Amino acid sequence: MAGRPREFDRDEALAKARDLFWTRGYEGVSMADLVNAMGIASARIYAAFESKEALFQEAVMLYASGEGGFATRALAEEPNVLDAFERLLRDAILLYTRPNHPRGCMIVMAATNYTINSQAVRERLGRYRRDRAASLNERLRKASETGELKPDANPRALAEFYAAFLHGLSVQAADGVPRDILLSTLSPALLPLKSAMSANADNL
Amino acid sequence: MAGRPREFDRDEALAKARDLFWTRGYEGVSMADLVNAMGIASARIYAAFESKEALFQEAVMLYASGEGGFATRALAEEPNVLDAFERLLRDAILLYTRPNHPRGCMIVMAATNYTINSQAVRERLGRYRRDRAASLNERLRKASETGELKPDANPRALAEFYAAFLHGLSVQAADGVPRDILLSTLSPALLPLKSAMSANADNL
DNA sequence: CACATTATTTGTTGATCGACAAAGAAATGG
DNA sequence: CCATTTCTTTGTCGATCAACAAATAATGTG
Repeated sequence: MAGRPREFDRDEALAKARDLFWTRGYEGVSMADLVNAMGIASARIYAAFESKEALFQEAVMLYASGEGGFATRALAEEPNVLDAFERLLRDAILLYTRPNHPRGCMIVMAATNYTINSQAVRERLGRYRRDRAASLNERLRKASETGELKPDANPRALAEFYAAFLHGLSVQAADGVPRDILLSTLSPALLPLKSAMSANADNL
Repeated sequence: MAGRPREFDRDEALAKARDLFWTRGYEGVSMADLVNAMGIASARIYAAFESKEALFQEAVMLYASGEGGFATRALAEEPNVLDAFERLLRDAILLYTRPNHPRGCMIVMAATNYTINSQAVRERLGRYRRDRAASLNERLRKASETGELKPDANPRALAEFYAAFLHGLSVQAADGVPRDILLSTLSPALLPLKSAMSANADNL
């Protein structure tokens, strides 16, 4: 084992690659992008990481064992279930919205591949999703005004909660979760709204 | 206004394109793929739809005004908030898991772009997400066994509910929803678990 | 019929994709 | 010092990308 030592920091380069994949996904990142971000020629990348796919795989593992491991940690370290889930969700939100970092979960986001030249498409889709969330919000706001909801209910939080759940359903479905399983989530999912509603006659 | 009449059915071709975009996203579908699926040469596609991006845009609109409009319809047609949201979520699940159709929401999925040659990457990411859902499931199952949860609680449904919500948080964050808004969803989100827990001493 | 108009077919464009081969440069061990 | 080893640079490979130009074919209208 002799030979010339490597001139660049492998871990540092890997972290750069991870952030790039995090924001633009696997296919959304080209070798040229990696060369730019990592600051080393493509042949060096191949020498150090074997292939683009292996590099991606390693970047995912870096994420999963680092910031992405919040779920594992919360579930393992909190003895109380409720504490565990509260911490898990809170940590998720804090990670997904960390300033000056890629937003969202890398494992979920790495499936959303966007090159720079399709940014317009990406943004339009985001607007669509935001519009849908807004319509949920509008309906709940109205329900709050008309007294369908309790006075202390938080319609905006409810709306954002249901928007998130709705979008998550899509991810779950795409991952192959069967219909009846997803249907069984309806009952817990509707609880927050139910408990925010006034105890008027129109409840079953 | 004379000229040779078009030989293919524009609406039919558009629907084919929609399904393709639905499953593989914008960049995940190449012009060659479109040529294959729509059965017409690329120059004809450009003549009829102007560009790939315009075609995609039209396909999204077709989706949004058709099956994708379930949310708008539920919110508009159901006078009771709870009925509206129950129908909305149920319709979403039914659509996202329709047999012999692309799974998931087109607007969410169209952001997940995958060419055929990166299928391995896509599947591995899906496995990661499924693993995370499984760990939630495991924790709740254990909580059910140890009596942390009520005997009639449905741990599996709860787990899938939280997995969906967690993944949805990522989509919301990526779409730019601010941190404090997402944090405000924690309180409604934890309600289903809270109400599934036994009224033992270890609660707050 | 002729002519204008539109559709279709065929072929190509320049750019970019991931992936590497070959050769030179630099550091180590003997 | 020399030989070996590893890294690094440069250039290029065939494939594929989105997009269109040019030519041909088929329809309508006057």
